[in-house]
Amino acid sequence: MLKKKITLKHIARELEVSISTVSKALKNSEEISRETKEKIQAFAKLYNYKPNNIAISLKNKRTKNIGVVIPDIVHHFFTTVMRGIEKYANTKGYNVIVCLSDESFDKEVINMEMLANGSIDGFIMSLSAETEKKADYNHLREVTGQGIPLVLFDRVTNEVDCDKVVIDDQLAGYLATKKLIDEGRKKIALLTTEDYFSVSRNRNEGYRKALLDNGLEVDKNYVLQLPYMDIDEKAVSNFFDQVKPDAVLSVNEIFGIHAMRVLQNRGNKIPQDISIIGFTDGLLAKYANPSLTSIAQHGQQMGEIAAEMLIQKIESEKEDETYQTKILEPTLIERDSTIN
Amino acid sequence: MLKKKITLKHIARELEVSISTVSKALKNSEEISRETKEKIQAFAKLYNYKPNNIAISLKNKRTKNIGVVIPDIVHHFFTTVMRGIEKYANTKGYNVIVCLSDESFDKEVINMEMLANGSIDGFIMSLSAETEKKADYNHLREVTGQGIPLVLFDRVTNEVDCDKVVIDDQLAGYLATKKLIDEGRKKIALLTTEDYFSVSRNRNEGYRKALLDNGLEVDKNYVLQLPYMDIDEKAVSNFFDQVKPDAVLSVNEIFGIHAMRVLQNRGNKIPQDISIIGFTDGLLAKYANPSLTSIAQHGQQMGEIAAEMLIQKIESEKEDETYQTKILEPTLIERDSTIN
DNA sequence: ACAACATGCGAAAACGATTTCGTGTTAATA
DNA sequence: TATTAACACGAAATCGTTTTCGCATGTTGT
Repeated sequence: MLKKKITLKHIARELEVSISTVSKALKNSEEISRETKEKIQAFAKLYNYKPNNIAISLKNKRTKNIGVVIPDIVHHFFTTVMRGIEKYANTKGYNVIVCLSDESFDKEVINMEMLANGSIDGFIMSLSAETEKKADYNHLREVTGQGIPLVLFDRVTNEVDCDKVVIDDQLAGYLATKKLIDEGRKKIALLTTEDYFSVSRNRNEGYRKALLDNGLEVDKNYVLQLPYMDIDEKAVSNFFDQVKPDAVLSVNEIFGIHAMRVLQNRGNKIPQDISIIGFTDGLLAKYANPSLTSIAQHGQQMGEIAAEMLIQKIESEKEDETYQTKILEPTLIERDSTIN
Repeated sequence: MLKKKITLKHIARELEVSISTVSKALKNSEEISRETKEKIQAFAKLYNYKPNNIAISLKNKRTKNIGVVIPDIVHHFFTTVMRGIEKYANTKGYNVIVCLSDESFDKEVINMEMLANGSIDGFIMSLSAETEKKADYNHLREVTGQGIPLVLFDRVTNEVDCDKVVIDDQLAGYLATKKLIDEGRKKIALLTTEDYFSVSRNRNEGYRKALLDNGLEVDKNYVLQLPYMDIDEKAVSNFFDQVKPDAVLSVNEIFGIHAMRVLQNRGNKIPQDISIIGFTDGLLAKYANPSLTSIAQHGQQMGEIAAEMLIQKIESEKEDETYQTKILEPTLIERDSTIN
């Protein structure tokens, strides 16, 4: 019952013509006579001939694949970006190869090297935590140096020349903080990650700026740095033993949810006593109780734009040595953890 | 500054040897003299030679890519499966191409046809809603008929001969229901999807069975069918106007969370008045308030097993016409929406 | 009737690698 | 000295396409 794939050679042999003739006939070339074309096309349809992608890739030096390297996939923001990438890529006939760096520098390097040997036409990626920490970007330069287009999103670096898509994280931090200030909050705590994340740094900066612009002082005691991905309930608890903010800004969703839980357990009413704003507008924020006011990062749109920039670079013949950075506007989604 | 990829031909020309010699030298063939090998290897290292994956794929008729076709990626369960697949695949040197069917039959078909033309060595997939509804599996048979290995997970069908990985959904439904019964609950409501989802059917069946086994009657009025992906707050609300259960079993996470919200808003205490159990142990369940007792589906493990089964089929030389279905044991994660 | 041209098709190179087989040189053996 | 074996390497086929070029035919024009 095994119907193995048929090739041009098979058709040629069967119909007693040359491979070239078959190839041309299937492309409806003017060079081939009407009847020969009809005969060949009928035969091809009958046996469900489909050209072999690999052979075409080798010939064209184009795979129609794009490589996506992200730190994690079980993460709402990255999955929305993935969806955006896949969606756009699909409309352009590209397939998406995903590799997970798992926040590891080495895996990131290995995955990129693997894919760079002809498997893909371009990369879309977001830096792993370790890479941001080490600030070692030679593997990216390696790839761009070979003429492979690269688009960075979200976790980017300006030490590599390539296209980028980000949201304006500083503005986002600013907006969120401003919202809290406008509510009348005076003592706004910041829950953030360690410093080497570019996005956190920018969000923190927006927070600082908003405070200063509005005559509030920046008190280091009101800033809690937590290790990424390692939500330490105790640290959060200790923090709220020591400071009594009337609002909390969290640079991600999960810290915000945690803070809310801790504060609620201590008898604080959200948002009456304390307002909370988080980042990454995911399911948690939407379904928390109360629902969490958040900064939306527009992941899907970011993915679509990244894919669009990449595919355009891939398909533009000329070696375009100019790179652009698209900056998306963050949006504040007001819910029930702040006062309207 | 463009360092284009170097090929065997380049090395051969440069060192004035034949391509065959270069190829053999780089594989450390005994056939080539020590000094020639050293010269070639040194040169290759210097210019960072890496073989072209596409060329090797064409030659070997092996791409070392596996195609994953899933309905959605912004969905906790599927992302955990993806992670499992990627993890295992990576250890075996395979890359993962993801395609999203978006719950659409047509997209599923198109994506599979695309990939089946040489781009991948095998498929891992979960059926789209539309495919389950239409019960049309010819595209799957098409693929298996060409000798391409296929592993179905979670949303499977027994109308296609291939390997499968599922959790025992009926047992899961049974376990969850039993837990509620053991708590002393008598009127257990079931929130489920439309009938064509194989997983929902099985879970419902487990629910029925548990009730009957324990001398409780199955009352259709206590079963609410909601359209998938379209959480109709009003329907849920109406439902609880009409029946007053003392426990709720939901076949997914989101319906469970919704039910909890609706019930809480009506002044019901969870779990004192009403216990709730959901499926798909995701973030929502973990961070809900109270946290939601759930059936864990072990997505990552499912992905790893699927990948393992697939790669084994791919790499086993002999055409193995026997297929197996691995059934994972569901686990009840007890949290605060039920009574311990 | 002969050049000029159009028509329809095939041979062969190319993409980048692997692998089988053959061959020329040297060294060892009878 | 003649035969053989070991050694080191190259030619060529192959994977499945695409594409350029060349070559027979047959047709047209003068």
